[in-house]
Amino acid sequence: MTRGKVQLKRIENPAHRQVSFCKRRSGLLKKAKELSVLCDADVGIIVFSSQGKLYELATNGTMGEVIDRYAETSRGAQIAQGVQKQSLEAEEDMALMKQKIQLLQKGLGYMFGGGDGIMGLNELDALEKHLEIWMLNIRSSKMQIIFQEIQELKNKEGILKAANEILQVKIEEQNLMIDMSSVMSGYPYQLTVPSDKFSMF
Amino acid sequence: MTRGKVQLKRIENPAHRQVSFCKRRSGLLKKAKELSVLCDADVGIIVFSSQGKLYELATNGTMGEVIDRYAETSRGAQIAQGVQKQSLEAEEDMALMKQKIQLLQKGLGYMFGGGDGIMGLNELDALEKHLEIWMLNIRSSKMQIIFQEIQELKNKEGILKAANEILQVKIEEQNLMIDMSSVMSGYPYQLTVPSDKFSMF
DNA sequence: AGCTATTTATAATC
DNA sequence: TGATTATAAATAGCT
Repeated sequence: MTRGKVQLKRIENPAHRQVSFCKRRSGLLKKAKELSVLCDADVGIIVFSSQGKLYELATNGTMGEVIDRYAETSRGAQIAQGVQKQSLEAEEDMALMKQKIQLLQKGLGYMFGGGDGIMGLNELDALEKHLEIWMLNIRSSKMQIIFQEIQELKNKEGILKAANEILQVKIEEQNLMIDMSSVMSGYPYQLTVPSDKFSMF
Repeated sequence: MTRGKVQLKRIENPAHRQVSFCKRRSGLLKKAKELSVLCDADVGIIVFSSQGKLYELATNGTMGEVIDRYAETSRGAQIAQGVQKQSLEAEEDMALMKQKIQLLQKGLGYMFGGGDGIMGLNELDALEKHLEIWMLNIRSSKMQIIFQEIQELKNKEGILKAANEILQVKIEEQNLMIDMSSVMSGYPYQLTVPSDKFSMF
């Protein structure tokens, strides 16, 4: 645009690129504001730098409102792309995240296994905590199963203890009757708990 | 901007405004494309004319992708919001995991920031194993406790089942004796299992 | 829609 | 960083 026509290709020199990004970004946002005011339009701009930093502009209201309006207007039928996200995009996201996780795992392995240890203590600490949480999440299903098993066993134990109490009571009753030398046939109570109640394995 | 400075206020003449909107809109989108190409940025633009007509540009991928990324990067969970309320938990979990990943990535980036960051496959493989071992060590104690508890419960269950069997045998013996009308005092066997053997809780 | 006279935007340079 | 400047681009007012 000045001092030499500009080539429509990525600026290779990172410093130059950064400077241009700064200038052009502010120019773009300025133009957007002008468009909005002069022509009574509603503009939303989202910019991600090559480093992933976010810059945004919503000339009227918030970006959220712009996005909502966009979602309505654009694909009124395809309501809520967000809702679709649960099915399709969510899976893609999960796959991507898993890939990222794998990469991180490898990187961390490198870090802890023999890295040069450039990281500060605090950073390592934070990383370790997050990794721990992540691991917890990963094996939550296993833990759930284990705890379920424990609960089951506890329940079985309760049943057995109750059965034992009943049996002991019955025996005491019988002992008492035996001591009293009163012999009875056709004893009215069932003395044993049905064995099928204990077939747990 | 030309043939007279422009006033930064709404153009009242509707025809003029419409023309300016057209020109400036295309200019804005052009600038956005240039910014994207020259500076390796990712730009999304949404424009609503005063009549409500939608114009959009996504320099990389689709507008939906830009919006999703925006939602993730900014506190976007809030923004994707209006469109969807269900599966909020899952989304939050995803967001949290992504945050964690970002942190880990940041840490790794810091760590490898100076170097070339290229790890050989064999290297990565070996180091991944180190990480795995590390993780196993971290949670071994918890697992040990859990399995201990399970084993204990199983042992208790075995004891109780055995006690039950004994008790039932004794009762049958007693019933048999009762039926035979042979009354005996000073019964030779202890019929009940000491109750302290079952005080497990 | 084209066409210019200008204003703006901005790459290179300091 | 920030300011300057020489130029390329954008565009308001006309046709």
